[in-house]
Amino acid sequence: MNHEAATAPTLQDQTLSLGPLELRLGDREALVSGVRASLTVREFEVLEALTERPDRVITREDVYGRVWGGRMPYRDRAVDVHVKRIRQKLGAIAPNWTFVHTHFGIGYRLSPEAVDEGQQ
Amino acid sequence: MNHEAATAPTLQDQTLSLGPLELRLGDREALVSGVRASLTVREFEVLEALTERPDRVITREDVYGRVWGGRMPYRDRAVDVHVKRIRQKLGAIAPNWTFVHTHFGIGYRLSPEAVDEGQQ
DNA sequence: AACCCCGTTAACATTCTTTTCACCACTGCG
DNA sequence: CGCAGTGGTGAAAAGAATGTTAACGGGGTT
Repeated sequence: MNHEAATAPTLQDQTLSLGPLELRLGDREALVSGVRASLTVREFEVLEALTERPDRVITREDVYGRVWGGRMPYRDRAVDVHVKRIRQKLGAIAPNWTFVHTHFGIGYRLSPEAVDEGQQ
Repeated sequence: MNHEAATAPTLQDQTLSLGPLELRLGDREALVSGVRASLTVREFEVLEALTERPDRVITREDVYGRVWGGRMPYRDRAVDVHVKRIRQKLGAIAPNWTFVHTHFGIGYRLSPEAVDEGQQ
């Protein structure tokens, strides 16, 4: 006998998958290839913001607005620094994948791409 | 995470299509046959300016005014240089298409044209 | 208090973009 | 044909944006 009906997926349990990347929105956990990436809260939020439109460019201002709220102060580097750490942590788990792409002068784009191994 | 602006109706997603060319105005991204052309911001803006009246000639002065604002300095080559790189990038993706046409002494005209393969 | 974690900030390094210049090819005309 | 103006192109110089590291400081914990 099973009681599956009792465990209907609530929004909190929602997970989002993009290639080897998996975001558990409810408990703010990110997994890469099933491995915990141990992102901090801010890091997770930035990554989640990029998730709004996967494979599309999201401006720095947009990320800032979604995570911190309000306008991004002139020359603020908070977004960059967090992106750097996100890349670092995800990259440590999946070295031949690239997740966050820079769009110079605009912002970032999240789309997991396998790196060609021929160049290692 | 701040969700105040989360689901704002981003009509920035507006895209413009001309033959195999697709401009995502909001993201400032240009695609050719679905492939990202990775134009820089200026390059995109110049291309966008030519888009104002597709298939019609647009003067250099006009392009300059729309992208840089103000009058074009005497003998300024900025527009030309950017057109050159636009052609280069678009051409790399779709070798048998021509997008930007020169009108001597006047300016440029944007209209994607397939090149007859028989002449190669 | 001492410690640790995290977010922020500042400073410097690096990479990418834009501008500028020089040289040459091409056009149109006398 | 030769001249003058215009556009194509490559590359250096100048300028901006992003990458990266480390220090600082607030909170919470021991």
